[in-house]
Amino acid sequence: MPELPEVETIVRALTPRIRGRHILSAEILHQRIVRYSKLDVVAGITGQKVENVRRHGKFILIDLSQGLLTIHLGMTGQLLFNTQRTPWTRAIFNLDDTQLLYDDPRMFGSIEFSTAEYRTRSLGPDALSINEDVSTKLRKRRAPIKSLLLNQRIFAGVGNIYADEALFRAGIYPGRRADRISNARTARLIEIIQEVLTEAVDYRGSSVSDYVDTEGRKGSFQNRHNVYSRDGQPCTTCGTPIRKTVIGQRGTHYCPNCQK
DNA sequence: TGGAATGTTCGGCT
DNA sequence: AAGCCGAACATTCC
Repeated sequence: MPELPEVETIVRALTPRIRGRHILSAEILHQRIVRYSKLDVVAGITGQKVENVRRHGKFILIDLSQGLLTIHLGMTGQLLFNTQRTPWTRAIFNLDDTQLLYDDPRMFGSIEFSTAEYRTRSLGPDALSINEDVSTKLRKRRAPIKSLLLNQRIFAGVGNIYADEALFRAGIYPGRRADRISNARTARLIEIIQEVLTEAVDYRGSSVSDYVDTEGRKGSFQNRHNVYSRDGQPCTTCGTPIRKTVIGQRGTHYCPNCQK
């Protein structure tokens, strides 16, 4: 569910409500959610003060007075303030005056405590701060361009929705080998990716199935999608029906006329 | 009922 | 050795 724009929206909502507050207590309701944490999460964060909230790609980084809480929402993770516990609540954080719940039915998400930043070390630069270097890197690869946009080691933050939307705007067929796209077009794609992500942040992300922010509010960028989840519907540019196929094991939406 | 779902990681092959 | 691909993870929803 959450890609860069959705995670950014959550971080912006989270920051003013938890920065400067203390984590009085915490509870992990399902051990799977802390499977990557080398240190005990509850022991690590209890009593700590929240110094800052950041984001790298799709990871939420919460700096504590001592250590770091790293949260990834996976496919179905949600952080919610002051809501009722559900059967899918996996963690509870009690702060000075608020309660934050982590809900995640599918449990692809994760919560980790560490003394230093290590989880995001293998990620490439955040998608909102990329440049020509990334373009150069992409042009050496033979994989389909879409697969590379989803590869968080090259740059981090783009998921299935924004990969499809960016490739549509760039007029590039998602299955095209990266090394067969011209230098100019690859450079333009990098710019377009950042434009799409920035616009999506402005619209508070895309709520395709069940994405909501920390207050339960939906985003509205889904109303501006050109291709994602629009298979069979006319292309906004040429009217040709949008097609859906599978590329790199992921559902992929594109206009067969506009994207070559 | 089977298939697909907005993500990441791991193992195997080239 | 690096890159590419498919499988696996767990659950809900259509």
